[in-house]
Amino acid sequence: MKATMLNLEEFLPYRLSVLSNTISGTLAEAYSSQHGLTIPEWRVLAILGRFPESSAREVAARAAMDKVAVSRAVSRLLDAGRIRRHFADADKRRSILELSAAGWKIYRQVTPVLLAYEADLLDGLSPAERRELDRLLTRLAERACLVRPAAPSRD
Amino acid sequence: MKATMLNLEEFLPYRLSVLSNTISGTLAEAYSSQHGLTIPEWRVLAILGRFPESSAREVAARAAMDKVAVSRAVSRLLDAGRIRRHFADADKRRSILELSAAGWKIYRQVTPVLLAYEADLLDGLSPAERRELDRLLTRLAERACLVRPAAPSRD
DNA sequence: TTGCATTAGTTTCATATGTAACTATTATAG
DNA sequence: CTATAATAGTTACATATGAAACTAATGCAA
Repeated sequence: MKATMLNLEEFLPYRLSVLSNTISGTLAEAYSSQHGLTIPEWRVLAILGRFPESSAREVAARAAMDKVAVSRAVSRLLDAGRIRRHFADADKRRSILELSAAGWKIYRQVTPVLLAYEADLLDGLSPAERRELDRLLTRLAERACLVRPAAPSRD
Repeated sequence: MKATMLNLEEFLPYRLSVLSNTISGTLAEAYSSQHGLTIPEWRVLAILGRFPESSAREVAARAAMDKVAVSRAVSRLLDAGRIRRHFADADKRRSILELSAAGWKIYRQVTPVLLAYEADLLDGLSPAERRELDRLLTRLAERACLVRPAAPSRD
């Protein structure tokens, strides 16, 4: 029996991975080389810019990050004075995080660069194509969360 | 002046990253938990299944992997007896890699699971939508390789 | 030849990451 | 009230990763 061939270059998960890594790598320059932020640090910062006063748990949920990654990013951002933290009176476990002045400054510098890059990427697509892309990605994301892989074949 | 807001949940690079990570994580179960392969190891194996006799450099190019990652994956696959290696007579630097019987067995077990998962993902799309997705990803990938980010604004 | 640049691949080192165990606090069953 | 479970967050450990230095082999100019 002939083995099923896998053409990586046509394989959707692989294409998505390469595309995503290329884009993320390019974007990382905007905050990594310019401000010395890691990707998790930038994500926490971005979430706090959009949703101030979030707890670490909320940041993790919104950024699709692991709570450990958030914890580490938060502690580095605190050390660097880019965010502030206090704890909720009603529940002393719950942290309340927000950007400091320095954090907001980075946020204001980085955000437009990222949005401009996204705009450049989408520049090659017509408005209809952009809507279609949005739709297709949404559909794939829904299915990706539902679909489980089959058990491996017992050869 | 109002700060530009970044909505992560609508931001294309972020959506691609989450989607790709979700899919890759799900797929990884097929080779990670079942066969103890890391993602780089699986990628090397997949490339060698498709393009036997590749050198490490060729694997790296085809899999969009770093040569260090390939080197490490190769040495683990060798240790586990999943690939074989010899060196070219004409150029003793150049490695020539191929799957062993054990490697082929894993390849034959894993590949159908991955393809079935991809088919499940695409199952929600009509043939026309699949073609459109293919087109859009190709266009984005082209642009992603060309577009460079702008210099950060000097606030 | 010989010397220098290039290439393929490996190793080292510092850092990043994931899993699981841990602490502290709050919620809840009895 | 306890005692137990659950939750927010941190820490420790083992492993993974990336950048740069390194080794070995080849190409190439003079």
